[in-house]
Amino acid sequence: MLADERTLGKQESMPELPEVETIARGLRACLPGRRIVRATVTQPRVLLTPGDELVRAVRGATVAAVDRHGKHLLLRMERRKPFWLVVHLGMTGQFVCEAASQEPRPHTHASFELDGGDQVLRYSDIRQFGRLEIVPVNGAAAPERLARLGPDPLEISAAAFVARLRARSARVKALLLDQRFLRGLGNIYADESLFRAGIRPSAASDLISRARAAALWHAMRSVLQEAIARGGSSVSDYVDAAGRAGSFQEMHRVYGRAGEDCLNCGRMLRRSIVAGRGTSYCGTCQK
DNA sequence: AGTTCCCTGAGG
DNA sequence: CCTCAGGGAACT
Repeated sequence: MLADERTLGKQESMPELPEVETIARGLRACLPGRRIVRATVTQPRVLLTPGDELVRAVRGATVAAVDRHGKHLLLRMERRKPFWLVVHLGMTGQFVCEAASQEPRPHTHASFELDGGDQVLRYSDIRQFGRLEIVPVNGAAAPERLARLGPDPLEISAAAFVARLRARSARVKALLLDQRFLRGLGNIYADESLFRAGIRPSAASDLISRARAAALWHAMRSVLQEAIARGGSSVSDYVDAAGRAGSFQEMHRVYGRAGEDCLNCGRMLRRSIVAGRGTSYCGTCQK
């Protein structure tokens, strides 16, 4: 082991777009049409809605649909007055649909018992950075609070992405992490996209050529699509709605690999801090 | 645009 | 024992 390696520090990840998309797909297999017969909250810290209000709202409601908005899960609930159960998984949040007989995992903060009595939806979160919230449906496609978020990275056109990127002067990674710029990217997929595009995380976004910005758009899409196909990245705590780990961490080329050799050129990958977040990149392959 | 804080487990 | 990581909100 190199002397440097010990001081490089560890990196931990949160559920980003591919992980939340995988969870949403899993929940679609078990939730729509099911009614919640009882809800329990044991850690109010993870709630943006008062606990008694949330418990009262979901009791008797039926899950009509499961959507993803950036890193948020939206459970559209049907009742006299329809509402969304909005979930952000923070760093270590897990939203798992499992047999009621299954022992709840440690740090389970909320449980939603489904009709039939055999299945339960459980929210667990070691670090308690995640949040659950009840929002009335108002006719819009998503809750108002989420309307300030930027476009979805898989929906924005190349031309719009290039224009948006070059209109700003921040370091490009800071922009990719800014949920008002794009919704859904986090540390893993920002670093992986920049490596694939050959762009340094600290590059000034307005100085990136149109061609290289378009390459970043392509890289970002392919990384996200491949990650979804592999069920997301399980670096520390992430599991899908059925409790299964993803496998895209095996395909990471820079994230969590600072101090190791670049898979492209063989030089040692560097670590820096951008936008307050640990950043891994290749000083040779990324300019 | 950078800093601080929330929280826990891992590692020194 | 102490320090640190991280997303996002709140602050400067």
